[in-house]
Amino acid sequence: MRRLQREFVLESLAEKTMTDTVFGRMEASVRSLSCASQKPPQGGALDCADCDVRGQSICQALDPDEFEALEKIGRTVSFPSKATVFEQGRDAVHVGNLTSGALRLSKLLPDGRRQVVGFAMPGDFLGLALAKTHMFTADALTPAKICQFSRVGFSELIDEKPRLMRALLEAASHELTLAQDQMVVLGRRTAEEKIAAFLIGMRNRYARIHGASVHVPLPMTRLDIGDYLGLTVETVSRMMTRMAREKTIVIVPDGVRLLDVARLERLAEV
Amino acid sequence: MRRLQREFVLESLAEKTMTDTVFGRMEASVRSLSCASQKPPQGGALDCADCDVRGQSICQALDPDEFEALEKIGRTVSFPSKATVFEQGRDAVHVGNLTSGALRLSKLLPDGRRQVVGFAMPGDFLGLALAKTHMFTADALTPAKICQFSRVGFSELIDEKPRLMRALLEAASHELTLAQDQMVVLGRRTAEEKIAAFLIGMRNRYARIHGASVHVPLPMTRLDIGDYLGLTVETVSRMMTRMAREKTIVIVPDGVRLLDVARLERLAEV
DNA sequence: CCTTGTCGTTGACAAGGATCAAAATTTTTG
DNA sequence: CAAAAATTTTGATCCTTGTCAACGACAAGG
Repeated sequence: MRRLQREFVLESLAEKTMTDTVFGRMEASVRSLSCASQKPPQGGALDCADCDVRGQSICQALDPDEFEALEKIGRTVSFPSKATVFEQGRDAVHVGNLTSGALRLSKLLPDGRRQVVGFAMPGDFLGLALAKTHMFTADALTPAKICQFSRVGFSELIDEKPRLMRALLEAASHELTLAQDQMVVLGRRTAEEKIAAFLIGMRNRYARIHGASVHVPLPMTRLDIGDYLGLTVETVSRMMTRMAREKTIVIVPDGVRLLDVARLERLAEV
Repeated sequence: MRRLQREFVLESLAEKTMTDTVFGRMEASVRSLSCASQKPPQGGALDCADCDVRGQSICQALDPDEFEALEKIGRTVSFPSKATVFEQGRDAVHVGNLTSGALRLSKLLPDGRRQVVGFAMPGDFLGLALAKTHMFTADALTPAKICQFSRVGFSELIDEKPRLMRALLEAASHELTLAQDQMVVLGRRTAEEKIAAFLIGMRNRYARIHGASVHVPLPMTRLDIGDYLGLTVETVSRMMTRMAREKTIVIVPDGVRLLDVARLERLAEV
């Protein structure tokens, strides 16, 4: 059982306590992030007309009236790669929609072990539970844009806009189903099957956004994949190398190319 | 990797295909169940006045008007122990509220491996996703009573009763949070920690119903616990025996008694 | 350009939990 | 109440995956 040094974890937490998270408090975060990264987060009024994920997000189900109400309370925010969008245990000031980029959603155990509970992709809603505190940490894997709303404002809005609430319920249901599928992967699958399920899952998610392709970009590291699948980096690396040797995939700079999709699907089979 | 014999699985599926599931079709199920068990399922009009779980279920959030509408479309159904309430892949005809007893919710892989995704307790809502087909199988661990509604009827009702939809959204959010916690358990915890987390989790769930107690009934088998935690029966048995030997718990006929709650909570620590 | 840090890969070895086998115990059923 | 079936427990052994260590590739930054 590999665990991060307790010392490191405490240090890390202390550091985080001093710099407010970006999603939590705009003002503070602009400061804390702008010095640490190439691209400071920027806010701006919504321009839903040229939103890339209108078709995939909860917005798709809204009528013009509701859409306008939503547009009024929202603003777009950008985060550089590696920025923390919000943090487990903090007050949830905002909810929002990821419009571009990718996020890693993870839970940290007190001794440093980490479980990645998901990866957010464009169109995904952040803060579905509408909980007062964040149940996990969200970090940007790539530069990311979020269409952001005040949690309380949004929570009040859905009580007046049934279709919006319905869209949120559908989204939560969908997430719950995905979470249960992931339980099967974590509890009852071998390392090889886990990797196959992950790659097929990523391919399917990209398919909804860009259309089907054997090229699967992987913005996350091997460590992230391991923490998502309940494996170590080494096992992830070994399995992917083996799949490449067996001509099931090709490893390319930014991800993988799937050569034998049928074999992967058989391994990942529900 | 232990897998059930393919032969057995197919046989089992064939058998299931012939006898309709209880939740799916009342008429058929009364037949198929009454011959296999001591207590045939019975239907009846709702009497919410003496419902045991009014305080815990989604009903708690309703105003009188909504409550009446719900009472009108519902009926109670009883299932004997071991009965299948509904089955993965089948059409979801009903949704409902478990009012007494306990259910095992599980997903089956094609080769016979099984993952238990949860245990339903009194007050839990069944069919949160409102999906057209069931994503998992629900089996009664004890005689169970369900307050049942037509899925389509219920789905239409929530569009007219915002508070009911809100209650459902809260329930779905809560389930999603639990599912993510379980991902951490499955992905990043040792066998001993898994058992501790399970026992503390069960204690907490009973606490919401009956009040805090060190006596934790376990209506499920060791196999069920193993399939919930991603372990084998043998490991579950060994770990529980070890905990008993170390005076952390006492194994009693219908469950366990927690002796060293502090130690268990430390092991299960988030 | 060199240093530093991160990430991915590979090898040797260890261990936690799985598997196989069988006995003990409890529950169900005729 | 006895027989049969299911469940739980225990022991011996195996193997998949984790752990530890080291190296190479690459990017960021001084």
